[in-house]
Amino acid sequence: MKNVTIKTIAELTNLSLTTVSRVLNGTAEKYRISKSTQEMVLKAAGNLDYTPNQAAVNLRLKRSFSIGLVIPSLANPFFANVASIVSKSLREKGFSVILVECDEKVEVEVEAIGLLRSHNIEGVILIPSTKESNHLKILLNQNIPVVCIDRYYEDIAVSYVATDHYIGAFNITELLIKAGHKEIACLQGCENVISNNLRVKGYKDAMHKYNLKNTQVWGNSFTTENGYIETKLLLQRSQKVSAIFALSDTILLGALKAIEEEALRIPEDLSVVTSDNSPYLDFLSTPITSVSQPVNDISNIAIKLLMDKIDAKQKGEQVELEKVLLKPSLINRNSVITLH
Amino acid sequence: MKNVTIKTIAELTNLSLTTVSRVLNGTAEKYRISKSTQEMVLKAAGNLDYTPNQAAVNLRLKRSFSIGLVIPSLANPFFANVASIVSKSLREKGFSVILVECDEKVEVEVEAIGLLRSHNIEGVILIPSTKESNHLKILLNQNIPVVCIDRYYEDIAVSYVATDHYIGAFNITELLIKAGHKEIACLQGCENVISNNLRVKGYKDAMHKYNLKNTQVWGNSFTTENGYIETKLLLQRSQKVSAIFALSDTILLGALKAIEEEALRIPEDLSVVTSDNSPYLDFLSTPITSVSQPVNDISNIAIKLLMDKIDAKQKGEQVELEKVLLKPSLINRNSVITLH
DNA sequence: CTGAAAGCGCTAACAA
DNA sequence: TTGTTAGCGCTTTCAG
Repeated sequence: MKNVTIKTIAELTNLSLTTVSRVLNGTAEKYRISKSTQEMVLKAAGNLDYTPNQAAVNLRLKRSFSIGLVIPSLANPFFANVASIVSKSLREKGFSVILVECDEKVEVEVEAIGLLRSHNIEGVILIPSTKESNHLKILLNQNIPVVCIDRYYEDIAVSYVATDHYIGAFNITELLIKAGHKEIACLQGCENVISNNLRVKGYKDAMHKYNLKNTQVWGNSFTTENGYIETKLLLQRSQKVSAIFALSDTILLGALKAIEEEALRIPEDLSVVTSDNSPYLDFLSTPITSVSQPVNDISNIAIKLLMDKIDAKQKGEQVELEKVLLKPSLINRNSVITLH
Repeated sequence: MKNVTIKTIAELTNLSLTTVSRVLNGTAEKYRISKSTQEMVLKAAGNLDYTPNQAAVNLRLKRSFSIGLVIPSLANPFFANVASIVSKSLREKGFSVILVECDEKVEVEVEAIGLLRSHNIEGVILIPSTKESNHLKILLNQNIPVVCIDRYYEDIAVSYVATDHYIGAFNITELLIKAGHKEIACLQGCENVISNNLRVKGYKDAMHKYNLKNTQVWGNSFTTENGYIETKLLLQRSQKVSAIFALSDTILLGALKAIEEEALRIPEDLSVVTSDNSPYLDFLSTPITSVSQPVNDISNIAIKLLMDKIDAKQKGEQVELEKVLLKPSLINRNSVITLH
């Protein structure tokens, strides 16, 4: 079965390529092509299951109607959620989505940007896997719109939409302190990542504000293993903590396992708070108090910014750099005990 | 800043398009192009941040090195997991991934297939959103490889890799029955979906095997709301059940909420089992016994089948229809009480 | 209202 | 060892 192109249809209908093309891409009215001709073409196209060859269109028009979606990993429910909202929205707007998962690896992200440039993508939605920003400069030079989500750069002119990680961490730490906690451990994820570092800073600043010198930050990865190991070690040290702040829900699950193994009760023996507000937090043996990010807003604003940039580029206009920080909220679930 | 093409580089280096092209796509050795020439080209390409235009390559070679990934929704952790494994593996094999989320809607899936054909994709990994299979026939006619995951068709020659949903449901229901349960409710998801229907059948067949006439299947969607509402209603009926089988973890979370609101204890007042074995099941107030699907195996086998098909197509060979069913396992977590 | 022809960027015969 | 040229499928002047 041969490939069906406008040529096939032109031959079949005894029309020129031009006319067929015009009917098939909706400019028939503009060129005042007769109804009968239009019907002929449309019928033939329908019978033959014709689809325009995007490669050819892309080459000719220098538009791909494709957007690159670059994320660390879909295994992380927060990112998967963002990806879900973003990809649906882009589809509705007529864009295809080319997905690349970087697995938190710089090299892969660099490669991904190259791949996407090869595909002539018209824009990129990026959740960075790295602090490194050099590979993005090429996109900026080529004037390809980029919007970062959740994680971002301060050293380079890339727009972003993110939660104010700092204030979320600050607030939840303050909540612990106000409940009387003084020995609070922070279980962090990957240190190369701005969202992590801002949260750590929020934690530390809150501690300092109340003159609590004993800040302790443990761990190095957004994984359940990391949460488990660090908590295990933490609970076996002579110096005890009264509260734990997990910087992600994956870390939290590991921590919970260790806490259970040590037969400690939450919150009676240990208070615990976390960061991603996954839906299941409500149903844990003790529901866990959490920072909550406005995923929907973040995703939708990012899409809007990207679309604006693409439109502006079409019109030859210039767009400003946009930096959007959204306030997280605190979901209180009583995994924190008041000491006094 | 103008577009960099092989022409730019040819002019800059005073070489022909052909030579530049050969160096840049790795056939330099084959044509015995001198080292010095190669270096010149590579250097120029590097300086100019050259990337090959995939649209042109695609058009010329009639190969896109792109695979369509069509799934109901990334918001479902099971699908997100599959998508994650699949997309990483495809990237490593040199394929780009075009992602379409169908939101369990037939129309979107039909559109998606058209879109992917437009992009000249070389294969499709599909988790169907519908029983309808007509739109896939076009792909089959065009000899485009398709592999279904998790859900599949019996009425059409499309290869698939899935868990044996029937046996998983049968076994976990039998486990309940052997523990003495006679009134077991099944909370189902979307009725258009084979995985759901096979699970329901597994449940019913197990009930019948033990002469339990009172099969009851409630609900109609893989959502937490559905789980909540149906459980709420279930618990308020005069006729009591002693066990609930949730056909997904989203449904489970809703059920747990309702159960908690009614102040029932698991498993003392009510036994509960579920289907997706999400990582957090271990940490719920009562850890919940679950069927577990071999996500990694499913995804990797599907990729292997797809790659085989693509290779075979390149070589002009024919490939057989493959139907792979993997056995699920049972993860026992003591959310089931033994009645006697 | 319809058509002819050029060209987007790349590769592969065919030549040299 | 390198170059010339045709053509992939489509859109868009320009020309009727």
